[in-house]
Amino acid sequence: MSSRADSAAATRRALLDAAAELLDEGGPDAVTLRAVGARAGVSRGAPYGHFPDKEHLLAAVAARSWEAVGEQLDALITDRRRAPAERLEQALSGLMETGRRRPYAYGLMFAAPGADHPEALAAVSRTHDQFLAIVADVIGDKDRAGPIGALLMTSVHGIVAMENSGQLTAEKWHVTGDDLLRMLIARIG
Amino acid sequence: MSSRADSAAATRRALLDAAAELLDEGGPDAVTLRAVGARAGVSRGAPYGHFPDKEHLLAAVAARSWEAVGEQLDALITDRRRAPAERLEQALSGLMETGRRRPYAYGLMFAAPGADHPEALAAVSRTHDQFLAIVADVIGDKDRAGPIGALLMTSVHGIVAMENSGQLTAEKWHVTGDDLLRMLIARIG
DNA sequence: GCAACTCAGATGACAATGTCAAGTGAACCG
DNA sequence: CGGTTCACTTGACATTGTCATCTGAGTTGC
Repeated sequence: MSSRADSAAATRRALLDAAAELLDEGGPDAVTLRAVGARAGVSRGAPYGHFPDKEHLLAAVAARSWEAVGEQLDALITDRRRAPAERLEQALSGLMETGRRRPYAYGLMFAAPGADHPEALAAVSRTHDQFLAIVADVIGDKDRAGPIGALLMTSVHGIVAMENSGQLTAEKWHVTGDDLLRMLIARIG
Repeated sequence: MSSRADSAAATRRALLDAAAELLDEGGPDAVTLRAVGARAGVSRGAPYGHFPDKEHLLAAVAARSWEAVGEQLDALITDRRRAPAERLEQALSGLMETGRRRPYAYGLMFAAPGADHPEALAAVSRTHDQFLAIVADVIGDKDRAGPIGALLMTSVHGIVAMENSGQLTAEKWHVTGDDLLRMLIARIG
């Protein structure tokens, strides 16, 4: 049952869970190695048995968040009941919802993953590929999927980012993030 | 000459300059109150005579950066030689260039300025208004300036943000940030 | 022109944090 | 069962933000 390897794997998972929870609850400043260890039921130095440093722990959290988005996209891709255009719309609004529900984790996902975080880079790349597949399914032209997908992804990210930073207020711009997403799809999708 | 008030104002300016330089050169981690003080020629505790805490110092740097962008926009607005559409294009590409030249300061500008940073909030609001004026000058319809402006601003921000985080690569998306800006203007401007 | 005052800045100190070296005890292996 | 490995703990240290206290030069009133 409690083999040493299993226990270590459970600890690693608990550390990632604890870090993600602390991030969601209190923002980046709340993610302290001591707090992470405490919530995971281990000591402050335990993370160093699983990650080289704090940055790598956070990169793993970011990778996990990307993979969660990737699973959402997978569910959309394999759901053949929906029309391609509807899948694309759901993919975009799903990303927006993630950004709203977990703003700090979202910020971490779109932070720069250094070259020494191959795990995070791979997770980002995989999910981007899934998104590109959804885009390509909507527009027949394969060559245009990349640029169109990039325009959609960057624009939606900009909407979410400015929403989360409080710089996209209805008073100033007379529009909501959801309105912008609709405008975007109408003009580009 | 060296009255006490002038000296204090010079110190405050030197602190802001030092913080901005350190940010540009070494990223957020390099902006240490001790380093800021050293570069400004004062001691580590000197910033507390001008700012309540480090966060307010950074907010002041962000406000300054927004004001620099605002001056660019002002120059565009008062330059009556250019057509309105060209002014809008220059405004957007100017923002992109700022994001590329000073990625860390750009990130700070689009970070969340808490409600206890009225100086930064005002600077953001002023510059956004200037941008909206440029947009309104292009499209006659006054009611649509807000939404269209928001779509342009958020989208360009998303492009710059993903460029700076290394997630907008030509290999993956077969497009560059400049291409995306052109696509955006063609479809929305 | 001088004494009292004000205030920008310097300095000492402290708590929190990331990080590492050394230690420990239980799982593992022969 | 005895030695070994390894995940984890603990003690320690450098760095950093922050504050209380101190100091000296600029300022003010006479």
